[in-house]
Amino acid sequence: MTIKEIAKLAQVSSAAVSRYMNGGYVSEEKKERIRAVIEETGYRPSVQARTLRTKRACLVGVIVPKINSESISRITEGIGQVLSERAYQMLLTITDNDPSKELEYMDLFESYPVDGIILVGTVLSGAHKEKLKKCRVPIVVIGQQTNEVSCIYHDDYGAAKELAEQIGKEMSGRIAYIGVTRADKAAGAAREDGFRDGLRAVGRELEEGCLRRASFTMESGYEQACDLLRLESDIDIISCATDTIAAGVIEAIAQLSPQRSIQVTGFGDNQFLKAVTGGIRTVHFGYQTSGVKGARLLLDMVESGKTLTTEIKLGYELL
Amino acid sequence: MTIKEIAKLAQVSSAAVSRYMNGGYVSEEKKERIRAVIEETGYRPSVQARTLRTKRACLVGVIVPKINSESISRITEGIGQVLSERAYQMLLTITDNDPSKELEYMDLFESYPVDGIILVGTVLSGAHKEKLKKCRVPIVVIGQQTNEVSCIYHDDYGAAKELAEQIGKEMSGRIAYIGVTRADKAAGAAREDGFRDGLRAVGRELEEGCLRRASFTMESGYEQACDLLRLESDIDIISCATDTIAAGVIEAIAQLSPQRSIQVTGFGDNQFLKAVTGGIRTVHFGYQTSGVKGARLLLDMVESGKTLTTEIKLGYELL
DNA sequence: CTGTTAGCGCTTTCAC
DNA sequence: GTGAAAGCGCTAACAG
Repeated sequence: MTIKEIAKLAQVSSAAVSRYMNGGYVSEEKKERIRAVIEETGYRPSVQARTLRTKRACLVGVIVPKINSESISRITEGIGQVLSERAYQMLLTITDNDPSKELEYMDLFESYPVDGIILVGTVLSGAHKEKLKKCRVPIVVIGQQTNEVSCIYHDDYGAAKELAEQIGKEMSGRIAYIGVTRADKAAGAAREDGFRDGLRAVGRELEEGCLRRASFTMESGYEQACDLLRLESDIDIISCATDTIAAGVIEAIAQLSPQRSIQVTGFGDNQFLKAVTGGIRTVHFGYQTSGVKGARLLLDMVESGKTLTTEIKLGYELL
Repeated sequence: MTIKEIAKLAQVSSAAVSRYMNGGYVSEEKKERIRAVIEETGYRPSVQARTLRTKRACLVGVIVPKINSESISRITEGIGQVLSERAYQMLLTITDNDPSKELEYMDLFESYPVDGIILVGTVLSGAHKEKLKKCRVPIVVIGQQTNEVSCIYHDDYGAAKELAEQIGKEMSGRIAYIGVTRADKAAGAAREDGFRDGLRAVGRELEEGCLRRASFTMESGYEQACDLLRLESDIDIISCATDTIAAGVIEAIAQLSPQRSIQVTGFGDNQFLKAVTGGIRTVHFGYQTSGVKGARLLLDMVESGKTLTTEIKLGYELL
C-alpha cells in the first residue's frame, strides 16, 4: 500500500495525501475522502521513504555493554523518556562487553544513518577515540570522560575515595578490593585509584595481595572472592567495583567463610541486592539522570546542527 | 557522501560502485580505484536508501515489557544471537509494562517497515489479537500462548502445579501465594491456577485470604508481603509468581518477621537472587532458548515468505 | 564487464 | 488549495 494507491482510491493527487498526513492545506471534502480510504486500507506511510526524502530519521542509536543491569536499564530508561517526549525512536544494540562491537555498531549507525548516537561507554581505546572524532553523526558518551565528543559521567574517583575514607576510619580489619579492568577508566581505574587514595588519606594502605580484578559478572566476582579468601583467610572487608560483583562475593563468603562476618561494599545501589541483603554499603549514582541529560544533550545537538562539545560530571551519594 | 559522488571521484558509474559494494562484476583496476576513494572519503552507503530499493530491511523489531530483568535479557540475548548470525539488526523498544504501548510499537514497526516483529508478551487483549491478525509483517509472540500468530511459551501451568505438589507434600505449614494480574495468562493465570491445582492434587487448598496479587516489581512484592504478614502472621511459605516479587517478599520478611523462618519460592531462576540468598526454590525456564527459537521461527517466515503458524511449548526444571 | 536508466515511496517546490 | 514533477541514494534490469 503506497501513497499513490491511496491517492488513486481517494481520487486526489499523492501530494494531497502527503499534505493530509503532514498537516498541510487540504480542503475539507478531500480530507474526508482521504481519511476514509486510509481507514479502510489501514495504510501506513513508509518511515524509510520519508527519511530518505527528509533526511531526518528521528532515530537515535544507543549502544550498551549489556542489558541485564540495573544501572544500564536506568540509563536507557532516562534516554527513552526524553526520546519519546521529543518523538524520537531508539535503536538499541548490545555489545556483550565487547569493545570492538562498539566500533562495529557505531559504523552501522553512522551508515544507517541515525540522527545521533549514545554510547554507554566501557573501554575507550585509541580506535574508539579516532572513530568518535571522525563520526559524522553527533555522539554523546555516557559513563566515561572523553575529550573527543560530549560526555556525561559520574564522579567515580570521588565516590570511591570517600567510601574508602569512611571504611578506613570506621573499620579496623583487613581490607580487600575487587575491581575491574583498568582499561575501563571509570569503573576500573577511577574507582580503584579513588579507593586506594581514600585509604591513604586516613593513613591506611591497600595491600597488593588484597587487590583482585573481576569482569563485570557475578560469576567472576564469585571466583575472585574464592581465590582471595583462600589465600587471605583473615580478610574483614571486601570492597567491589560493582554491586553485581558484590553479589558474587556474598555468595562466595556464604560458602567459604559462613562463620566469619565479612563486610561487602559495592557500587551502583542495586535495588535487588538492597532488598535481599538489607542493603550493603554502596554508592548511588544518578543513572537515570545521566540518561536524561545525555539524551537532551544529543537531541539539542541534532536539532541545532551545532556540535558544541560539553562535559558533565554528575555527583554521587554514599549509602 | 553518496554513491554518485564516489562514482565521479573514481571515474566509474554509480552502478559499478554499487556492484563493488555488493560483490558484483567489477574489473580489478576499477575495484582498486573505488576502494581507494571509499577509503579516503569514509563513504558508507545509506541503509535507508538500499532498503527502500530492495524491500529488505534486515531489521526485526523486538518489543519487551521491561529491560532490567534477567528473563527478558536472556530472551533478547537468544534473539540477538540468531539475528547477528543471520545478519539482521534488532530494533528494541520497551513498553514499561504498558500493554497499550505494545500496540503502538507494533504500529510503528509495521510502518517502518521492519521485516518481522517479536513481541515478548504480557497481556494479550482483544485489541492485541486483532492487531496480531491484521499485521502485514510476520510476528512471533514469546512468553504467551496465542492462536493468531506463531508463539513460543513456557509450561507455566505445569511448572506451578509440580512446584505446588512438592511444597504441599514436603511442608506442613500455611501456604500463601503472591501472583500477578490474571490478565497475564502465562505469569498470572497459568501459574496461579497451576499452583492451586497442585496443592489440591496433594489434598490441600490455597486459602482465599492467603492469595495476593502484585505487579511485576520488587516494591510491589514487598508491599503485598507486608500486608499478608500483618493479616496472617502465621504464614510459613510464600510462593511468588516471579523471582523479582520473591526478592521483595524476602525483604519484607527480614523486616517484619525476622525471627520466624518463612520459606519463599519464586519463578525464573534469577542468578542474582540465587547468589545472594543461596538459592530459593524456583523454576528454571529456558528463556534463552525461547529467544533463539523465536528468532529462528521469525526469520524462517521472513525469508520463506510463508506464514505457517507454529506453536512451541517449552518445558521447565524445578530447582 | 560496464554504463544508462528506471524506479523504490515519499516530500516539496512550483506553477496553476 | 491542488497536482505535476523533480528528486532523496540506492539497486537491478538492460543494452552494449
